[in-house]
Amino acid sequence: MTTTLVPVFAALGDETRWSILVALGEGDASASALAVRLPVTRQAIAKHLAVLEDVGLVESTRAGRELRYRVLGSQLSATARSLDRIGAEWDRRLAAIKRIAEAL
Amino acid sequence: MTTTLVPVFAALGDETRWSILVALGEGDASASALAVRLPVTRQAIAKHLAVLEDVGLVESTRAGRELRYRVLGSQLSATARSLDRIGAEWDRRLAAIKRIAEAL
DNA sequence: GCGCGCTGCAACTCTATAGTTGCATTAGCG
DNA sequence: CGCTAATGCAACTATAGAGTTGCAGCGCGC
Repeated sequence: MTTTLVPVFAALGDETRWSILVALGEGDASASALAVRLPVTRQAIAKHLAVLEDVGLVESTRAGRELRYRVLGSQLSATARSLDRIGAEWDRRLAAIKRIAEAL
Repeated sequence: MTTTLVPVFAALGDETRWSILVALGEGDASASALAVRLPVTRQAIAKHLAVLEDVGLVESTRAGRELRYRVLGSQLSATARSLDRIGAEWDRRLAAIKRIAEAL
């Protein structure tokens, strides 16, 4: 589960990929179905989905000739928890440094 | 405070920028000071710091001729909360869709 | 079986940006 | 005042990746 965070954020740092995630948040869909709703070609969407699947944000299921993708909200939440812990740790540590500095 | 999330993630999606954030998490520092610890030039670091400051992840304070940067853990935590809410919402909605489908 | 719709692969363009070098500027300090 | 150490600005290179077009392969339904 120690998914390195940076690639996940790199994946999340693209507007088109967010559009895809948001669309999947309203229901599972295939790359072709998404291409109807979004202003990019199916192939572009397929590449984005591959990236998202690589970092574990979506999951695919084969249904005959079509590949349906599902967004994994739990993974997003897990990433969020990691982020929160890191941010809190920074604040904690810097506050400690500040206290020490003021004690001089 | 409705900082658009995507640019923040784009900023977090770079290894060098994470190195900078982690270094700042151990104590405030200037671009020159960071350049000593990291394997890139000061100018590269300065650009990264500008990006991070743009999205609100760090803050700078002038102290004479030097610019000290401080990481803002609270902003990271705020971003984390947004992420968590979005992920939870997706899971909630998709579960509802699944229940409806099973009821047929 | 045949055509249609969906996916997969490959090559290509183009833009954004990470990183560099070089120089100008300015603020402390002896 | 001059030296040094810090930031700021500009031009440049190079690579990653977002997007495209074109075509091949394959499962479904008539």
